[in-house]
Amino acid sequence: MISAGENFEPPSAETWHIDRWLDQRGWSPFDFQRRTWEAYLAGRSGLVHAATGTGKSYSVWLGIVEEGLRERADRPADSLAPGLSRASGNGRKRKPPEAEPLRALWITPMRALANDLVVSLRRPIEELELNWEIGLRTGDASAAERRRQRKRMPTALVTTPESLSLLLSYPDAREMFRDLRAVVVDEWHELLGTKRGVQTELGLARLRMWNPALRTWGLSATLGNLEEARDTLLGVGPAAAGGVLIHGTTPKQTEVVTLLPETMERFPWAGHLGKRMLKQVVDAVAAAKSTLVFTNTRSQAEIWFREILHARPDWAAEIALHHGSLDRGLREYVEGRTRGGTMKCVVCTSSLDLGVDFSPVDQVIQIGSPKGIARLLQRAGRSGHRPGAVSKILCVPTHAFELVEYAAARDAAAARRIEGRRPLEKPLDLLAQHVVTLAVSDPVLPAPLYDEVRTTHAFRNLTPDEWRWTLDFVERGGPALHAYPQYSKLVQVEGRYVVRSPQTERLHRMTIGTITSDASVAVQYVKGPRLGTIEESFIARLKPGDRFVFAGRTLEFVRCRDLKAYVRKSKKTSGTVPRWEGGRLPLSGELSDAVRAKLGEIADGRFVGPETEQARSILELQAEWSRVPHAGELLIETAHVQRGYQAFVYPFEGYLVNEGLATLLAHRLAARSPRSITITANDYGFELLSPQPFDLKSVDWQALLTTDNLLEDLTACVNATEMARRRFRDIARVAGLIFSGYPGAPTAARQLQASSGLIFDVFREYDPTNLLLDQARREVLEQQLEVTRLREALERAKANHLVLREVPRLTPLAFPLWAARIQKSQVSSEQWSKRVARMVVQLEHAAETTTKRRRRAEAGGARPAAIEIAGEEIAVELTEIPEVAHVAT
DNA sequence: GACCTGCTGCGGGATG
Repeated sequence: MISAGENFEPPSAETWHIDRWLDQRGWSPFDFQRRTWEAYLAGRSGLVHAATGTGKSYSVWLGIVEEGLRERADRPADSLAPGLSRASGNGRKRKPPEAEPLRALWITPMRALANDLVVSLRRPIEELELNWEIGLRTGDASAAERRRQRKRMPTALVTTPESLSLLLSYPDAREMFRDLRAVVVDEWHELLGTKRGVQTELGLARLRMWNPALRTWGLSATLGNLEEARDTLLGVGPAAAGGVLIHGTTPKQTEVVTLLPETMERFPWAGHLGKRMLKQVVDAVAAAKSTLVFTNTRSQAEIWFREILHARPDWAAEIALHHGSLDRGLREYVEGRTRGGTMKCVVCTSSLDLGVDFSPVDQVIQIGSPKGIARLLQRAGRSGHRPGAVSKILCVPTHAFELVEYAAARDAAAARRIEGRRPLEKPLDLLAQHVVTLAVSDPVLPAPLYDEVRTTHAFRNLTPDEWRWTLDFVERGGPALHAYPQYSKLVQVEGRYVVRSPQTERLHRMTIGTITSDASVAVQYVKGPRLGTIEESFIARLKPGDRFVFAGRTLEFVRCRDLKAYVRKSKKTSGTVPRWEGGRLPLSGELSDAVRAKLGEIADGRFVGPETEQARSILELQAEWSRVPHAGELLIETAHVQRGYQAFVYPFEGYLVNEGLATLLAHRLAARSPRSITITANDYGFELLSPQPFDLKSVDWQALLTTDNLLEDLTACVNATEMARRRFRDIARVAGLIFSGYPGAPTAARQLQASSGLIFDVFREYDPTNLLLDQARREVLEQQLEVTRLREALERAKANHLVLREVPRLTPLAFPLWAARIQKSQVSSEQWSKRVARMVVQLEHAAETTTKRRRRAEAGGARPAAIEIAGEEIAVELTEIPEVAHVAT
């Protein structure tokens, strides 16, 4: 419904051209579509929220078209293009009327969506014979298209946030957008909470300054904070007044079904691959006409693709793989065939969460943790992708506790507890970029621009000091870098900022945007096409002749040259699967809440639904050996093992917050008495491991979990680690401090890292008040440590009843943490030499015991797994529980 | 008994 207090006069009946057109086609629009175009015609801005596949785009578009129709109706039938006088037509052949000027701008987060939109927006235009042109402007646009657009813009332009910024950097930008009346931001929920979203906000602020009556419309999927989403999009200027929120009529029906393991006897307690479920998944794929199999990581997608193909070689021609590291050509081929309905099965990552319209898909499978409610619903929505149809998702657990997660996720989805996305505040790196972008187009007067950027939600609280700092930064690179001309982008001429040189201008256009990516190496056949990209660190470990699995094929590594890894096809089918160091998506706050609630139910003896019933044996084991935490309880398990003392804490707060809590506790413990603590975290909890006993009673834990001095302590943690330095690399790129190379010839990643590290150090030493350093720390706190959620977790811990259990062996909840300790990070206040000395002793001890163990293993024991310590592959025998892994050389 | 972890997205001149 339209939010309270929004009353406007509907337009008069006789001008409803669109209605008549729709009637002729027998298409009756949804109520929300009609309300949207009414609001549009009444001059409003707003946000439309509806399920995918219900025609959100049309809801605004029809309003825009209707407006065009009315204008045409108001004009004399033979109206001429502006500038063409009637008299000039005497005796001479009359020119056809010019197309309308640029009226509508359509911003989408993805090129693929942009391409689709152009096609779908054209339909009513052609049928109504409007003299409108629909254009496309993304990085894919040809040179000819760009030239044509510079001469004259189409009536509606579909573009991306980055391309909008680029358009704003051209000298004739103002002219281009002079007649703009509407901006539509598609999939706004995808942009919100990212720097791309802020880039969009800044672009909109500029467009509104030129056209104060500009209407802004956002289109969004379900989101926990729709009002905030609307307000962020509309900004805080006069344009924001009277913004409406329009909801789609019926919420999408979604069914969450779990594929239960046939037996729980040997079902894993930890892990994430879920290969044990292969047979059941293959059966499910066989039973449906077409299936999307979603995985959580790229390597997992590669593995599942290989396994399914192994199981069903007859599917070779109709099963495909899709993830972000595959070459675009391969991906587009897969997308095209999926859309055409000739694919039996596509194994993919989030790369297919969004984008191409896949109405032919009739089954969606999710392998592993759903991580969030919105994400689960989004993926489910790829099936039943029609208005009114039920979406169904088949969930495949990869370890026992995921059964609890699915049950919890279903509860939360039924209660419509959907995650929100918090808008970003004041990313100054992006502001610096934007100021240069505008100055490249036209000399900038500081005072009006300050007012302009403060109409955005992101910079509404920008202080005069911060603004001055930003200008100084783009003018001289700040106090530390003023001696180096490459950091000076703008110069002042008569109070206006202008770009320093044509070269600066060219380089700046190449750095527009906020997406930064890690160094990767292209994978390419010796003779043949590119397959995609792999991380340098993986390639560096390969020797010529080594086999690895990528893009669903087994490849043999030939050589590496110019950041390209050349490969040839291998006849063998086995090989290692690359790992990519991507982002870690933690369990969302909403799903965490739901999991805690579910465990509370179980602790009360209620096993509701098939999943918890299935997981009953392991949950009862947890209860017997330790405890299943009730609602309002925080469980802490302690143990004494050969290598030291362990404490397992289970806040169920998602990986990032759990890791933050672990870091904080380790820091506070180390402040009490110097010691070295190894921390390990997962989505459920964390482990602290120390060579000395913790000896903590309930009150001591309470004291450790206090919110007092939280920011000071966390900041100390951030400073003690590499976190801020790593974060700074991306900031430096966005702010234009680092040039990442000309197209086609990327600067080697290591150089990029070195120079951003160098700048980081220079700032710290000579310009410690540099606001970008501050931003790096803030981003670590807000995005990496999720400080808001972390504080809430501590507050909950304070209110909770702490349950301490001394456990004799690893419990089902502790086991995954123990297994994950491979990825460990250390916080230490102890002297480095002491730590090394102790490590040596431990290694010697471990090496000694392992020889014996290995012999036993060879006589029929478990196969050793491999881990990497300090760049060396070391075999680890994992048969002994509860003691930690023993290192073998 | 348990173990190969970690997403996505964009963009980058100018003539005859």
